[in-house]
Amino acid sequence: MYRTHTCGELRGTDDGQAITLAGWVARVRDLGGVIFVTLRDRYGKTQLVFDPENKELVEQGKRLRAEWVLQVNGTVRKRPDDMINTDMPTGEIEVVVSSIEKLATPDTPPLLPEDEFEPSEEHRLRWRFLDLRRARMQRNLRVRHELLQTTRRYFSDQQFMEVETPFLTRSTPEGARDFVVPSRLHHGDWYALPQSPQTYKQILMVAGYDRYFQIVRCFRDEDFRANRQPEFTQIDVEMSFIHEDDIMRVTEGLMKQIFEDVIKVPFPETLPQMSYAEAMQRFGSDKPDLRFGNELVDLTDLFDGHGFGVIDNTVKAGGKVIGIHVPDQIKASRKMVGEWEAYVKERGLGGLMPLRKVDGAWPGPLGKFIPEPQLEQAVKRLGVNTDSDLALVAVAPAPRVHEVMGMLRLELAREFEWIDKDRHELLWVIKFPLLEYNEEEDRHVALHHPFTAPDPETFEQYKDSEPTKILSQAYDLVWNGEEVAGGSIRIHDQAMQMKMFNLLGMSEEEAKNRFSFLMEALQYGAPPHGGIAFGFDRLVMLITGESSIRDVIPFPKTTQAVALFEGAPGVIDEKQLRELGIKA
RNA sequence: GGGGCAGUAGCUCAGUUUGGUUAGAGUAUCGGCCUGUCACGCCGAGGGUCGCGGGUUCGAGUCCCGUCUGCCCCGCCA
Repeated sequence: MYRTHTCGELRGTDDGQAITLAGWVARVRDLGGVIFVTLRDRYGKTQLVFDPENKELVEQGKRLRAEWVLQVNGTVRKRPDDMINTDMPTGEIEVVVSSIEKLATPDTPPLLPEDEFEPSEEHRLRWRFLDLRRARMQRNLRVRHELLQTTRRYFSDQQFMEVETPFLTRSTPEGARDFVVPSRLHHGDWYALPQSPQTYKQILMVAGYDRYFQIVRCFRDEDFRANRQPEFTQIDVEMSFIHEDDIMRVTEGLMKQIFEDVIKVPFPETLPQMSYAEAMQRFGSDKPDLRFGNELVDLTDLFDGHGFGVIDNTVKAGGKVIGIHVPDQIKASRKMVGEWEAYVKERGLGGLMPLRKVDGAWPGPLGKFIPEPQLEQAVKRLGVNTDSDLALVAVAPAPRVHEVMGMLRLELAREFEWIDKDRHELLWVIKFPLLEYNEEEDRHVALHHPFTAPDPETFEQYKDSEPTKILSQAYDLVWNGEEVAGGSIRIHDQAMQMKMFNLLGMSEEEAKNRFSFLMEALQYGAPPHGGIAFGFDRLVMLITGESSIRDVIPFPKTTQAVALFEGAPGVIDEKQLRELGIKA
């Protein structure tokens, strides 16, 4: 037996026990006579003491270095009362060393897990196995593990079956760019890695597995961000014979488990719901952060038609005037306002106007053109206290003006710390549009995905006139301004699915060709069904309070999709290329 | 595809605004002292392709051009 205990479990009640520990040297404190060594494994840290009387052992202790791997025999000793370290779970005791075995004596490591400095991200990824020794990463992966277990237990208890779907599949049009894998047996043909198991789970519904879930890797070859990786994990869920509220109830049940078991915070009985249109109007986002107010306020009716050229012209072309309340910043400098203006300009707005009352007057262009009664009404609507507060106003085409002012709202919240980090605000966003117009491709594309069921009423009303006004039976779960899950009721009728493909500009032949397997399945007894998928990494990120999903993924890629530790992507042999028919 | 920030000792960072002596600090490493520390302390030493390439200049870590890498944002991501 290598060890009798871990480095995290010995307590005062173990006083006097002969034990064996194994682990990494965290720190050595050599006081000349007595030597203290902190030994670490993933369960915790334990202090070792080298008795100054034992000269030979002390000589060994002096030579120990950080991150050496040791097996230690010794005796547990309760520390004197004034030596107890209350910051350590094992702080009541120490282990008096009788002998040590060096299991590994590495060179000075390029990254010290106990270091007080945060190494650069690049360095951490290059030396990931050392980075993963750090307490923060060990905690993050532990939370990830707990969430995996909670999820499996929850769905299994609710009669869901976990079913695995293929990674080597076929490329489908629509959506993100696929990662592809060349076929050796069929030169010129390619597999694609799934962007999600979407079609498979629908086919499982047709096959009668009416409650399915899977914790599954998904692959998308797009540009990456702090919370986007080329491969990521989803909790994928699908159910038959259900309506939207059935899925929502199951989803809320999982969130309740997570809150109670993992975060240890009570979960609300029911979650609020907000339409997409309302979310865009009030927050300029389909994932509003409800932890603070400062909502967008429409001032179009007050400011239009007073001879202010930019406003009048933009409104005539369908634009809106949107204001946001910035408390206690009436004295915001020209420089600060300039930075906020630059922020919105970078995102496509023409400018940003401060609205404030100084010494009874209204400086700036708004004061020049807009009559006082309208200005007074505007500040009242915004909730501005004219003695102390400021508002920022933009006029631009909708919905861009809402989106950008929504981004500004979040930026201001960061700058002025409007967000209470202990608050948790969850809500459902519902009634999404089914389609949006894509200028680049000059056609309509699905906002969610092409299998999302339309809302029957708006579908009939607008399918031939204004398809972007059709609503869908889709829903997103938003937590503190992050989309953590999204799903929809699916189309289960083949004819309806074909209509949908037509709206997306696909011919019947094309649709049958590209989605033959799904179209076929829908023909042979598809039950009404729908589902949802959680962004698992993002969920872990929110639970751990990290700001990047890289910190909750053991071996992530950089923003250039490079694995710095393993060195991927990399070249492959000529021989492999020839076998795959990529090179003659 | 576009924009921003960063790259200086093994690591974390000053120094770049205004070009000018031998490029500094903390930590790690090595040596010495130290019997109750827990980020132990004290003394000393070694350690540099200032990311890379080119240019301007009497002189470049510092200015200019290009390039690579990492991070952040916009677009993109059904």
